[in-house]
Amino acid sequence: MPGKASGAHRLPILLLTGPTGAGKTDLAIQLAEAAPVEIVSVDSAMVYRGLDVGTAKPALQVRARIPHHLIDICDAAESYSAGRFVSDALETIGAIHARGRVPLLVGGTMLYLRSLLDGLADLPEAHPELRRDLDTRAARAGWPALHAELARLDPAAAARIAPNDAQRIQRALEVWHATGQPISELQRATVSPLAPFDVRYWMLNPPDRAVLHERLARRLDTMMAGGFLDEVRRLRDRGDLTAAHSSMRAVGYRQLWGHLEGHYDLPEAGRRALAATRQLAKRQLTWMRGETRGVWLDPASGLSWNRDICNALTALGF
RNA sequence: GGCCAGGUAGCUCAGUUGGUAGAGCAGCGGACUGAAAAUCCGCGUGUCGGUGGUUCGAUUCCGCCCCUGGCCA
Repeated sequence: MPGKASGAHRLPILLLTGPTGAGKTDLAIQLAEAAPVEIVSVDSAMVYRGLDVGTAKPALQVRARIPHHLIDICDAAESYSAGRFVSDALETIGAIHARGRVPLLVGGTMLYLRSLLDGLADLPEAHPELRRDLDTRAARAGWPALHAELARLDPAAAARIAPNDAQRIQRALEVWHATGQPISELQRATVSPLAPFDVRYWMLNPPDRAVLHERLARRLDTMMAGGFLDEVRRLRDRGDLTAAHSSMRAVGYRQLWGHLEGHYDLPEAGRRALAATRQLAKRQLTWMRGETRGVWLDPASGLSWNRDICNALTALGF
């Protein structure tokens, strides 16, 4: 890490990302034991209360000792979003700095991280009624028909969205109907909300994909032994959640939910959950490969990483 | 030991009336602006179990052998 010369006048922010199962949480906790940092979770599933085992959420005892933010901040029936994350994260970062400490952002939800790093355009939030109408129409006519409609209203957006990409077609039409403006116009250049800070960014990943896959398999076994199925059953027994809720579409939850619905047996659910986890890791890595600001970090060098950061923070006066 | 059914991609299987083969899943690559652990796009060479034979040519037909499952001893 560079010394005070380059960044002394700007407050530091540490970013640690990596594919699921790479060991981000453990590494962050180790650092937090030794340095004046507070952890800010960058995770679209850990925000939900009641999703514990399947999200590999840090234990309550750990969280009692080391401050963690943006975990358990909403109900599983709610739908969190990238927009809420950016404002929540900026507010949290400000509060940590005000305490004279350093924010350590940890997590693998790459859209959230990217939104924070590059900024989010000023777009309207989700509009449940519009989405319901669009879903109804899509069920009748099919998404390609709505894509064709989008091509008339906002050709630029339609050109960038595949005819079967339900989620993006819906969003583009939603924005059109909510604002009367094409999303392609509104998604103009944005300013990085992190520009005022001295951002240090690492991407944790074992160099060998097979090593990661092995870790994911063992981690799922641990989750299953740790009551993952009971956790999903408990959420399902609430009665107000469905397979369509964002929280229940998370990796593992979706597959165990399908088993509880009787669609397949438990071993099959496990196989599907593991495959979905690997696919998630792969998608996260696609984001990271395109990221020029981050530095790759091998889990094997976690110890020296930890020491380097402690030294650097001391040099900065923390 | 005998009879029957199988042995084709990492897995489950289809197929070739003889001209060296293709689906689903997995895997791999990519996209990504308020659901993102989401959503979507692209990628299919594998001694067609082994070995002899017939044939211009065998994964396909025939013989023998090996393996798996079932039935009979």
